[in-house]
Formats: sequence, C-alpha cells, structure tokens
Amino acid sequence: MAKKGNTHAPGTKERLLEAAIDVFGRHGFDSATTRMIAKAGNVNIAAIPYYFGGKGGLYQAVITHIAGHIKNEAGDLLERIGGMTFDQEDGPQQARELLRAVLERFINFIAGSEQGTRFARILLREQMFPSPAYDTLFEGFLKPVLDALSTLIMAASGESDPRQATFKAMTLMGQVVIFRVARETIVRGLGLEGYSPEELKEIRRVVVANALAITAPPSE
Amino acid sequence: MAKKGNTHAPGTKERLLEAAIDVFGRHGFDSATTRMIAKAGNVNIAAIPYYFGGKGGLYQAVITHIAGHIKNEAGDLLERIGGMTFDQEDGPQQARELLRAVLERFINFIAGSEQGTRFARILLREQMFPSPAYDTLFEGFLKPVLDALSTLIMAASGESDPRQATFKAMTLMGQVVIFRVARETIVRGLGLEGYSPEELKEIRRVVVANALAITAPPSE
DNA sequence: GTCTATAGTCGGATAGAC
DNA sequence: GTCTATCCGACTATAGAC
Repeated sequence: MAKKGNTHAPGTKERLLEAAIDVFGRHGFDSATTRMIAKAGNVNIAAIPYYFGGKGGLYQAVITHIAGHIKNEAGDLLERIGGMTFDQEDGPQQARELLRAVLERFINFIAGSEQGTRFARILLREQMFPSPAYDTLFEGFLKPVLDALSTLIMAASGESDPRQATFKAMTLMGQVVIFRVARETIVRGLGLEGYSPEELKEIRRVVVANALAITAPPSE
Repeated sequence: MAKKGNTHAPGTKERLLEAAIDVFGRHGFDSATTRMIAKAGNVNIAAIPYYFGGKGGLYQAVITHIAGHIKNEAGDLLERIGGMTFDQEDGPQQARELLRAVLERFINFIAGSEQGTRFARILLREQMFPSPAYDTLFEGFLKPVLDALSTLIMAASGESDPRQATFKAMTLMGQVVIFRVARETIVRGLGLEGYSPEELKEIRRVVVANALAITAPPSE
C-alpha cells in the first residue's frame, strides 16, 4: 500500500460526501440545504456544483456510496446464502444459525453503529418516500437481502410458499428496524439514555428468540 | 342531530387541517410549504396565519388532531386492557385474544385505511425525528399503547420482566409498522400493485401467528 | 373572513477573480 | 480547485382593501 490506508485525511470531495450523508439523512433532500452541507463538511458551497454537478448529483452520489458500502459488507454472506441448498438433514438448523447471524449483524449495524445510524436515516426515508435513487438501493441490496431472508425462512420453517416467506421476512426486518425508527419512544418509555451495549444485547436476544419461535418447523 | 353529521362539508379551517395532514406527512414540516397546503386545501395562503397563527401553529393543530382521533378510536380498548388483571385461569388466553384484536385493528388502520396511511406518515416522522410536538403524541397514545401491549405480553407469555415485555412489544409494533414503512419494497419485491384486501388478510394472519408464537408460554 | 400585493429572508446555481 | 459576489426564484408573514 503505497497510498494511504483507511484513515487517510479526506479531501474536499470525501468531506462533502460524508457531510451529505449526515445532513440529507437528518433533514431529507428538500430541507437539506447546500449551505448546511458545505458548512458541515467545511468546504465552500461552490464545491457542490463543481464536484457533483449540483445538489441532486450529490444525493445520487450518497445513495451509490451507501449501496456500495453495504454490498461490500454483506455481499459475501448474501451470496453464500443464495448458493446453499439446505437439503442435508441439518439444513433447517443451518438456516436458523444463518438467520441468527444475519439478524445480529443487522441489529448491530442499524442500532449499534454510528455509520449504520446515519445510513439508516437515508434508507428509511427512501423506503417511505422513494426518490428516483430508490432503484439503486432496491436492486443493489434491498432485493438481495429480502430474498436471502426468505430463503432462510423457507429452509428453517419448512414454509414452501415464497410469498408467505417474504411476508415473514418483512416481519423480521420490522423487528429490527423498529429499534431505529422508534428509538426515541423506546428510550423514553424505558427511561434510558440511549442503547448501551447491554441493551443492544437484550435487543439481539429478543429478536433472535422471536425469529426462532417464528421459524419453528411445524410439529411433525 | 340538528347540526350536520359526520359528513358535513368542511369549512376553510377544516379543509386546511386535512390538507396539512397530507402535505406535512408527505414532505415533512420544513419542506412542506404553506403554498402547497393552501393549494391542496383550496384556500388562500393568508388563511393559515389567520386561523392557526402560522405554519407552526397549523402543525401543532395537526398533531393534536391526530392524537385526539386515535385516543377516540382506541382509548376504550386501551383502558379495558389497563383495567384487567388476567388472574383467572384463562388469563393468558384472554390476553392472546386481545393481542390479536389489537394487532388486527392496528394493521387495518395503518396499512389498510387512507386515513391511517396519512396519519402514519406524520407519526413515523415524529418517531424518527421528534419535534416539540412529539410529547403530545407520546403522552397521548404512544406510551399507553406500549404499556397495553406490554401488559398483554406479560399476561400471555408469563414474562415477568416489564423491560423484556416492552422490548417484545416493540418487536410486535415493528412487524406491523414495517408494512407501512417498507410498502414500496414489499410491493415491488412481490410484484404487487398495492395491498389488496387479500394481501391485508395475509399480513394479519402472518403477524398474528408470529405474535402467538412469540408469546407462547414457557413449556411447563 | 377572504383576498391581493408586497416586504423581507433564504434557497441553489453561476460568473469570474485568484 | 477554491473563493466571493450575485442573480433569481421561492419561502412565510403581514398590511390593508373589500
């Protein structure tokens, strides 16, 4: 590595992108102003049209960045799941183990990491109010994740209808996502200060236990 | 009923409120403009400062309206749950039945009604990005709903830790809410046109089945 | 109560110096 | 590449006619 490693000081373009992830996530595309973003990234406003062609181009760059990053992080696991057949005797058990792994990773990312929190704000906005950039996210990883979860659910529970499996997969996603969406309500309802490592552990435990209960094979 | 019933033609103030629910929900407080709202409600812009003191007052009125409406719809059920002890032999069974009722109502409202959809957009924004108006929602019904669900879960499953019950309650909320938040992803993933009555029925079935699996009492 | 006109502020983008 | 200055459009709110 002659060039710098992961922690190189970000140049103007990188600082803009980082700032944009934060500001677009907090305010949404329309309310976010190029002035806010420029200030947050400590760059001149004119750098936005210069590097990204304008506010819209910067947003698209943010989406591409997020999709690329997540594919990078989770792509291997998703491909592994897609390539499995679960046709051995311990297939259901394998599927349940993978389900646990996926859910725990997902919870840690979305509720337990700063970067996941920032990404989630953008992703949730695109879920609720899709922009033209939504396609990038759907094809890039929303669809793959949904398919992988459905596969695991079918393998674990014996459910054979892919449509039912997809609905079940969504309920699993929902159980994770709610801890990001309704963070304020949870925190306030329980009198917390935020999610401590202990609370994160409890969340993982509850969600995984639920997932196992939900995918219990029909008693034969 | 000397006065008009439920379907009276709305006056300027009512039309503004209805339009505001829609526009604030779709765009958020900052991005929503008084011009949009006035146009959507077919009233003059100046009516907003006149009737509500300004954009902020109109938003607060929207929040109060939503909180009042939901309390009106669900208050009786919540109070009934709060007043029950579930100490008879069939307490767990009672709790499970109520859980089913609450979840089905909630799903129909949030995923199956136009009004619920409009309300949900505002509510979800307040969940993710609480404004000063969030307090009204939290005290008005978020806390009561969370408490009621926790009560039902404890009664149904034998869980005795209120904190665990609250986490479980959130996972139930999440399973419902995801069908609103990620509607686009679900619809696109399954190649649907939207939620038909049949799909709504499937959603209710899956979520209720999950809830029963999750609250199954420990095998004694 | 409802309207028009307008004041005053802030938005994104650009031109052009350096 | 980075800056300042500026254009022009859109915003909320108000004043005042009717």
